[in-house]
Amino acid sequence: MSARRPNPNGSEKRMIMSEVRVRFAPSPTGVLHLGGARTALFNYLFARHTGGKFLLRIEDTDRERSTDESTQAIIDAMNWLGMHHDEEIVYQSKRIDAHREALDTLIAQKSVYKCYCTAEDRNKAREKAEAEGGSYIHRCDCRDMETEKEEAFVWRFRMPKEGETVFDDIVQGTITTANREIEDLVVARQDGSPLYNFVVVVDDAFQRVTHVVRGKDHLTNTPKQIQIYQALGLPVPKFAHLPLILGLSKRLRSAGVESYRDQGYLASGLNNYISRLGWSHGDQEIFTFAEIIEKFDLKDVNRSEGSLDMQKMEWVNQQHLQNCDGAMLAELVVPFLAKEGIVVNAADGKLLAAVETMRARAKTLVELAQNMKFYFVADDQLEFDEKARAKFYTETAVTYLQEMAENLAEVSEWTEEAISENVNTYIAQKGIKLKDVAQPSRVALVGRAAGPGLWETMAVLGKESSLKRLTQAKSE
RNA sequence: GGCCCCGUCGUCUAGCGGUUAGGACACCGGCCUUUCACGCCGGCGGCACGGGUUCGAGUCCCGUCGGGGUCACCA
Repeated sequence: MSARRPNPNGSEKRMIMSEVRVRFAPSPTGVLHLGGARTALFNYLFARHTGGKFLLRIEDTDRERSTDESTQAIIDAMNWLGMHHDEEIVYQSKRIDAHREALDTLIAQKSVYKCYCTAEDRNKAREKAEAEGGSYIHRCDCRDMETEKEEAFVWRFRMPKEGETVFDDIVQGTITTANREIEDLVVARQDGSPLYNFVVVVDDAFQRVTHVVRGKDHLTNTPKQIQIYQALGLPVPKFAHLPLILGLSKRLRSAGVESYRDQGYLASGLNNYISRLGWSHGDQEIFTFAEIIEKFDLKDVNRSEGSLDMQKMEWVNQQHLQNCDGAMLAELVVPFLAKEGIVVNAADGKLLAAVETMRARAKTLVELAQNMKFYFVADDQLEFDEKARAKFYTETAVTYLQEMAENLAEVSEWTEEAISENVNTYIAQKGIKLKDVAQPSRVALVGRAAGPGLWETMAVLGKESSLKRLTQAKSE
């Protein structure tokens, strides 16, 4: 068995001739985690890049584990990330008639047979096979039985016993499987309720999916599905199996996309980061969503699996924070400010200005909101970093701050230039350095020893607040 | 265990027979500077191992080791 890259010419020609149709097919049994989001994203990118359609199918046939809340959570997460699907959502649970019909076709042409083996039979056979050091593949006499029995049964698919099943995976290369390695899988239960490898074929064909883009954990299902396509006389789509994301800690694994949203990640940052896990475009690291769509191609997807690096994810997000439009960023940070107890209007001029002074200092919207809080709290409610206050509120420093405030009160036009000029005049007269007043001022204005430049801080804060905060500084 | 896939700095990756093996995050220095960031400059650090093929191998072949996936009347 070998895996070589297929000659790309053949597949690209076909793509031009027929519209690309891809689908994301989650089962609604939980949140959309990063792995699922990436699978959805690669499908979406491929569809948009090629001008094709991005379909959504909810695989909710496992009624015990599927919930409507989960379906909604997945759709919400995708919307937030900007992955909007085309056409109507297909709910697998509503297609039982079509599944039944396909099963009837298989029964009629004897592509399936009734298997009466019980769970005990199979376990016994498996144990025996394992004891002999071999692998277990279900084989039994039911396949060739002439007469029917009045016993419980399942429908098994009649796999070819010889030959091999071959397909050219767009990312994994040519995959060849000996047919003797593929078991006669159960296609439906006695009551006709179909099983995964069968419905997925029927539904993908129904949605006229041209490219099945999914996680590599489905790789071994593919030859089984190809056999079913052929038995049903359906066109076999192209396959692209994406490398999995490794090294997800339990916490990271279970975290849904919305938890990253709540942690202050930007949708564009998250998309950028997860797209670069397994895909690259030369040395470029930062992409807008439009750029990823423009540059993404399945043939540039790696075969090797990668793992999450939260520090790099933060850095990528920070880059997007820097590049984000100001008005947009202001709007995005409003809910995070609200969590800090600050209520502001997104169009507030002060908010816009404040965002500009702080954006380079935050990796997430949560950080941005926390760092910006000081601009909006009441002057006498400002929270202080006690260590910073103890360090910089010396007796002389506090005196300087009083004098600075008195001088600044004279400034009529409250701009960065005027503020700067006024303070510089003061320190020149006083024969001191900016250093002597800078940190004490910052602590008085911001509450911490870190923050934007003094002039911009005061300009954004406004004259009244600035003077109040400088004046209220007291040594201890 | 059978079958399949993968293996370039700690991490994400570029590389597609001839490169001083490039970039990014992180880390360590330095610069900038009113602090913290941003930014800029520099440093550390990698082709898993062993055989072949070839004038020449990170690139091709085989093996070993390591990692992952899959072996349901789940999806």
